[in-house]
Amino acid sequence: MSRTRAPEPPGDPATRLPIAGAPPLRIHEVAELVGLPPRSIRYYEEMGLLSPSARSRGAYRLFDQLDVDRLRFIKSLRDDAGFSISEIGRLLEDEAARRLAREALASTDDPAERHRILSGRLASIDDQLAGLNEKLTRLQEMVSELQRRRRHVLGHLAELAGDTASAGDAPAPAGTAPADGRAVAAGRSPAR
Amino acid sequence: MSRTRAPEPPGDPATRLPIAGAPPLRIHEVAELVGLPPRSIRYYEEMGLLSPSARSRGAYRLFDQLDVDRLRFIKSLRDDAGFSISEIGRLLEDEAARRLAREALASTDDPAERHRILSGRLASIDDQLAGLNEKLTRLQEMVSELQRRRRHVLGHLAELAGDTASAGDAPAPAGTAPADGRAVAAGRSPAR
DNA sequence: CACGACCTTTCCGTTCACGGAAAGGTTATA
DNA sequence: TATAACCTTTCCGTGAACGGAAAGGTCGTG
Repeated sequence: MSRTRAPEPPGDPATRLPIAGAPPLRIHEVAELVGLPPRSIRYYEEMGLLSPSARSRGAYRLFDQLDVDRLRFIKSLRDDAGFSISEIGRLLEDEAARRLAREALASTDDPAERHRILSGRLASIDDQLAGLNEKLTRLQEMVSELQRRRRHVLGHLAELAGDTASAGDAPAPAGTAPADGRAVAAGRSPAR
Repeated sequence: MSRTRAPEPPGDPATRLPIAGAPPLRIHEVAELVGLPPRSIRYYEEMGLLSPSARSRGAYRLFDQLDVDRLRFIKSLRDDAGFSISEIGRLLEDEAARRLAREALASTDDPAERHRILSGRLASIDDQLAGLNEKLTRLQEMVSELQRRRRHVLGHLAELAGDTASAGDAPAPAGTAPADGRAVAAGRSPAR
């Protein structure tokens, strides 16, 4: 086949894990690492979700661990929370504002100023919380409902299984069911 | 200006609330009711998310309470859970399958058949749960993180407020936190 | 019955979030 | 140095989820 670029210097089993030194990754490598197509990563950069990363002499994008983390975060927000790219952009902007506030806070002793900064932060956090909590509540309702149905179905199945008296089909409990609904059941579903 | 169609028969204050009789609504009315543009409603119908509703003699779409509920559900899935229209379509199809299964179940006594039906239901429910739980977990993590930050900021603010004496940096245990994280905080911050 | 407000379908346009090809440059390895 | 495998930007295409105009039909009210 084809090994992805440098197959590690043979004879140097010590320098392997991306430790503090942080060997910069190229776009295909991060792509595979976080599970995003390179195209999307470029697109996110274009949309301002990623800092211009670093560039090699030959203009190759180079990614470090923080970029990877950021990309994982972005992917999670997109896939799991269902945020649009622009929404994610706003969240990340706020994240940046947070850092700025942190610095600003560290650089002043004026109580009024400090209060202004902190109040801004609080308002922003409350904004985000309000939005997220709505989503969260809806999802929780849906999950609860589904769990209710699941228990219902399981109840019927159990009833069926324990019903070996009449027609002798002994259907065997398709179960190995993990118990109640907490672990929520997973498995199934081929892919995504 | 212009009242929306029939301004209610004046002299009939009894027949107002949409009771059991269910006066059918036109598309603009449901649209306003559920907060969706008429265009989207037509689109959802086109995509098969809505049963062809009912039609007036003049081919006007007529919606009843169930349609309204269904549309609210769709909107919630789209806005709150971030599902795509096709995903919502699948969820609703499953909802339909559920009804069918319910009927099928009621119409047979064959244990094998009943087991088959119930197993199918269980698998489908587990599928949906798996997807939802991923989203849910992510959202919960995000909310927790935000709540943590909120407490942090509140701690700083309290510290600032109680600091009317010296210019010292007295760290203060930031412990004025509103207990755990359950109440989540919602309405805007006081100072702004 | 005429009017205005609403409705219908059809079709073309738009934004988002990429996919993919083209034309060319860069990098590590043989 | 030559080659394969990556990379770059640019641009055009695409499916989803509608927006909006056009051309015409249908309500309820005056």
